[in-house]
Amino acid sequence: MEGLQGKDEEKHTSGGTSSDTVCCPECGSTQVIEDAARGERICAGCGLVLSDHRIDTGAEWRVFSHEEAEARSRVGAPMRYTIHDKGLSTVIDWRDRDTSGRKLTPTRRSEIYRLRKWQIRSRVHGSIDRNLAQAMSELERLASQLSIPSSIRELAALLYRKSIIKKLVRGRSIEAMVAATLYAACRIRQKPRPLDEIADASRVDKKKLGQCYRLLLRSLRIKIPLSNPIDYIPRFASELSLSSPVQLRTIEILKRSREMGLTIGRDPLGLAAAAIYVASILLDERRTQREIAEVARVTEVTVRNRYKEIVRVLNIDSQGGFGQGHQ
DNA sequence: AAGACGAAAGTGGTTGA
DNA sequence: TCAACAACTTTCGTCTT
Repeated sequence: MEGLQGKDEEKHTSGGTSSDTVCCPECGSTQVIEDAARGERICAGCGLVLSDHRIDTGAEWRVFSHEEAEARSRVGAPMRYTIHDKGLSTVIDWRDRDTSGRKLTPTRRSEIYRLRKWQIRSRVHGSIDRNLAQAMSELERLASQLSIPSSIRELAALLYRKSIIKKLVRGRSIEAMVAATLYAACRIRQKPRPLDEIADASRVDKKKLGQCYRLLLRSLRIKIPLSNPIDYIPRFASELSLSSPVQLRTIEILKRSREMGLTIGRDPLGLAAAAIYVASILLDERRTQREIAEVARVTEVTVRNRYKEIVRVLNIDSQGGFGQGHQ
């Protein structure tokens, strides 16, 4: 059981990050040819086989429509990281009937009863599994409360598995670690949520959450770039029910702000909020500083400060245009 | 009266000795 | 490990719409 888990993690580590920048030990070339048919990777420089027996995870047939893709799916349920046993274990039904629906004989029945008991024990009693089972239900709760899509949940679950293997959870609360992985997953997928929002939804305080998050980045060696204010815009705009022109203008403002060096060292949330504020005024869909500050989870003061800087540096006048040119 | 503005003091995190 | 520091928050009084 333990062995299997380890292997799976490895396989998926390289999958998402595309960190395949191997160089050939013979000639140092970084050009690699993938020979999917043979399952080999070959150096383009000298022809050395770098690795073989790769598993082709793709389909071995082509499909031409969605229905066809559905129909040709491989057997079984998809493997999922949010289920603590990855959805792969066999479940013994609680009904005392066999596959054809007949009632079981008393001896057979007690046998099944025993099997069922041991199955449950073995599933939930390993310390890792028990932890995971608890963590996954917490993850599910947290994610659905924040309405985070399942693809991000899966990523969070994967991160959590890794952190268990690295023994990061020991001595820390499961909740805090789960929240941290979820926060990280959101940022990796460029759908960042404010730290406060996740802290509020879980019972973890912001400080602990931040600590766990940083630990996660350090020990799992993941690099997550600073969150981009633009990533917040669609969500904030919809919460403020602002039209899409306002969103576009906001993004434009943010891009220009970045060019002008306004963004360095600044809280992305504050920037996003201020840019929305400016755009909402320019396009006559005014929202108050308070409203915007609330959805962005910063204070009005911060919105004001960023707003003043944006207006000053980008030469925006009250007429609605950008003052092009002279700075 | 609500919103916007600005000053001043407080807070938590980062940096460099 | 500690102090300095920048960014942000809290609080509050004043001005504007």
